[in-house]
Order: sequence, then structure tokens, then C-alpha cells
Amino acid sequence: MSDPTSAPEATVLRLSRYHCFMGELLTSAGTERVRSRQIAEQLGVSEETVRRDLSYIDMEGRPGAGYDPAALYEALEAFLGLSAHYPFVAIGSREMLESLAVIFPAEVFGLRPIAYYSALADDVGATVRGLEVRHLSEIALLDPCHGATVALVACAPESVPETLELLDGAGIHAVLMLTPMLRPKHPEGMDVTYFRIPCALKSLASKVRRPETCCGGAGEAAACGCSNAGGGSE
Amino acid sequence: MSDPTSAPEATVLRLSRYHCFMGELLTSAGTERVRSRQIAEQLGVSEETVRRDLSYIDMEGRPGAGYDPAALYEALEAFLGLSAHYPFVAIGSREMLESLAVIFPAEVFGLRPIAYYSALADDVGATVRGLEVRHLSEIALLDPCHGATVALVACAPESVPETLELLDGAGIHAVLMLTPMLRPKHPEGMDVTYFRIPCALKSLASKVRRPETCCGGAGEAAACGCSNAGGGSE
DNA sequence: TAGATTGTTAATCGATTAACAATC
DNA sequence: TAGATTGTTAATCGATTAACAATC
Repeated sequence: MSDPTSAPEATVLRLSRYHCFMGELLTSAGTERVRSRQIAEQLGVSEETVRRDLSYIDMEGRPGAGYDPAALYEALEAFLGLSAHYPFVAIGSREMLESLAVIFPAEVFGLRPIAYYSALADDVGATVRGLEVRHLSEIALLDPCHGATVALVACAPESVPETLELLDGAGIHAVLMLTPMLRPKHPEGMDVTYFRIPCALKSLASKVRRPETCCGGAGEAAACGCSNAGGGSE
Repeated sequence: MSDPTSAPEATVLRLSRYHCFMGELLTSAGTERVRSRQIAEQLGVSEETVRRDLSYIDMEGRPGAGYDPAALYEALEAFLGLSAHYPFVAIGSREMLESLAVIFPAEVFGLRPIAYYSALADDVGATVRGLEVRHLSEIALLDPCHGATVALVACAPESVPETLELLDGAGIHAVLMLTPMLRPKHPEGMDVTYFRIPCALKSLASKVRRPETCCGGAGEAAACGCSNAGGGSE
């Protein structure tokens, strides 16, 4: 029942969202109980899905009264194998690490960067949010006692293969990849999740289907003198 | 048959990857024919899946001889509703826009940023890869003739609601969101895809399950004097 | 024709939705 | 007890895999 590998991929991903949400709820609202419906509404999923997801973890709700937020938070933490401030390493330019820290302040989500690495010599020694940026090659020196087992990779494409090798050697076998590689190539046994920005943008294109032609409506397309390159073929 | 809305979500996403791949293939290898097996191997999916995916688009292969790369590229382009250099807008700090351009050079993927926007006054007027950064509020002035229908949003969390409103007002109803919002809230009818970095990192955690305890093996955990906070509970 | 590969159909697998009995 | 909400089972939906006939 409480085995992450038996739960569907999609469920594990949602459970991690519930964990983020419960974390926020705990710091703000206090200790009222929480219903599956509330979680569902806040996160934009169905309440049945929430209950089904929670049935995978070691947590019991009270019929008629929902779940205890603190207990739920801890059960999610245990299930996902997270610790209080779950450690991770990040790889990218100083600039990238800095901007990522802005859109995604780790501590808010219960995460904690323990090391930053950049492939650029100029970045080495700089400080991002109080953490020193080291050179890529220093991944090999990563102290396993820090306990990081996951990495966020957002470096330039040409540094990706070397980065993955170094991470694998340092005992980090799970990676979230932001650099879009056309042909994924990882060390054997490494678990790599891709967020492919260009592919996602392209697949969005098919959903919007250019509602009205430029300057409104067929027949008047020429009125504004714009080229609308290739868009009018269909 | 050739209707993007009838194809499964997962298929559309893969088709956009095939499009990226064919783009690369065309610029490098020339005009040999391409087999479903080749595509499958390169991209790490099964060849049956490739053929099934391609059956949704307006493209015929030759039994025994595969597909014509140029024709396939164009068929994918048409199906996905892409144009030669598909336009998009991006929102984020100058730093973020700059770093994204490094990990994801748009032109390599057949995409083209037509406008950059930042919420930070200091960023306004700066240039990223030859394109001026404008202020967020100028999204409202976006010329629909440019034909952008999708946006990449990677700004600070507090600017997200305003950004989405502005984009919606400017006729952009499809967004790829890199800023992780706990509770998604979009304008009615807007299509928002989330890449939630913290959630993905957390869900990766459950897959690695901390193979050996720090300093190798149970019983010797204390030998290195590390705390290993919370990690050894299971 | 023979060999190779496509396109499609059937079978399996997995995830979500709906319904409802159990229970606080 | 009555009301509300959980947890689970059955039904549906969707995607992938396997098999194979069609065809270049």
C-alpha cells in the first residue's frame, strides 16, 4: 500500500503537489482539518482522484471530517522519501541558477539546494543566494553525506553529457532536465525526467489553431499589410 | 485523421518531438529516407508508437522504404499548426530570458521569439540576443499581426496573475508555465501547461529511495559523523 | 519475387471517473 | 441518529503493445 513504486507515475506526481500544497497550508492557515474536496478545488483535479491518490499512502482520513493537515504532510513526506528540507543539487550558469531561485524559491517548497555547479569558469566562486557556485568538475567531489540524490540540470546543451556522467559518478541517479536534448543519452540506470520547453510550445500551437486571421476574418487579411508567414495554409 | 484535437495528448507531444528531430536531421544528414525504427531509437520510444503517432498526421510512408524526411517535416509542421519559424513571446527577468536562450536556442528548434517582457523596470530596454526587453504592461500593445499565439512564462510568482491577464487580453490563450504556482488560476479558456520543477524533483525522490545510507551500509552510519537529517526513517 | 517496413486491428495495460457502502 | 466525507469497487476511458496483413 505505502510503496511509491506501486503507485502510478501520474499519482506520484500529484502526491508531490499535495505535499507542496500542504506545506503552504501548514504555514498559513493553522491546523483545521482539510477535505479532499478542498485539495481538489485548489489544485484543479477531481476530489475522487485526490482520495484515490491518498489511498496509496500511509494515511487515514476521517469520514465526515477529512484529514489532519500535519499528519497528511508527514505521510506524504514519508511516502515520497523526502526529508524536512530535501537536498538537491543544481547545474547551470550563475545567471540561470539565480533566475531559477527567483521563480522557484526552494525553501517555500520544502526543498534545499546544497550545491551549485556551472560549466563556466567565470561563474566559479560567485554566490547565488548564499551558496557558492563551483565548477562542474567538482561534482566528483560531492560529499555523499549531504544526502542529495536528485539534481536539476539546466546547463548549456554541450555540457549535458559530461554533467550526467559526473552526477552518476557522484551517486546521483535521478535528474530533472531542463535543457532540451533532441536525443536523450544517459548513463545506464539513470532516471531522467525531461521538461522539453520547445516541444511543449510546439504542442501548444496545435491547440490554439490561430483563432481568427490577423486583422480579423478571412478576406480582410491583406488590409493590415502583414505577412502572416505560413499560417494560412490550412 | 489529420486533426490535432482528435490525437491523444501524449501523441501530440511526441509529434512535436519528431518535428524537432526531423528539423535537425534535415540540416545535417541530407535527404536519405528515414525509418520509424530510426526515429524510435533516437528518441527512446518504440517503433510501433512512432508509426501509430504518424498515422494521425497527413503523411504516407513507403512500406519497405520509410518516410521522406522533408515531406515528414512539413506534414508535422502542418499538423501542429506551426510556421517556418514559429513565433512565441517570453516573459521573465532579463537574466532568465538570457539563460533560457542559452539552454534552448529557439532557432535550432524552428521557433522564434518575437517579444520579451519583464516585470522589472531595470530590465526594460536591455537586449537579449538582439531582441529588446519590454515592460510587462506592454504586452497589451502586442501587435496581433506578429501571429504569436503561445507564450513561455518564467517570471516571478507574484507577477504571474497579471501576466496571464495581459496575455489573454492580447489574444494569447496558450501558455507554458515554468513558474510553479501552487494553485493554478488562469483566465477562462486559457490553456496553460505547467512544468512544475519542485514537484518533479520531489517525485524523483521517491524513485531513488536513497540506495545505501551515508558512508555505506547500516550500522556504520555514525562513522562519518554526518547528520543525514530525516533520511533514515524508512 | 523476396525482403523490408508500413499502417491498422486486436489485446493489453494503466489511469480516471462514477457509484456506493463503510464510518466517523 | 443524521449528515458528511472517506475508501474501495466496478465501469469507463485512453494509451501502449503486440500481431499481422497490406504494399512498396
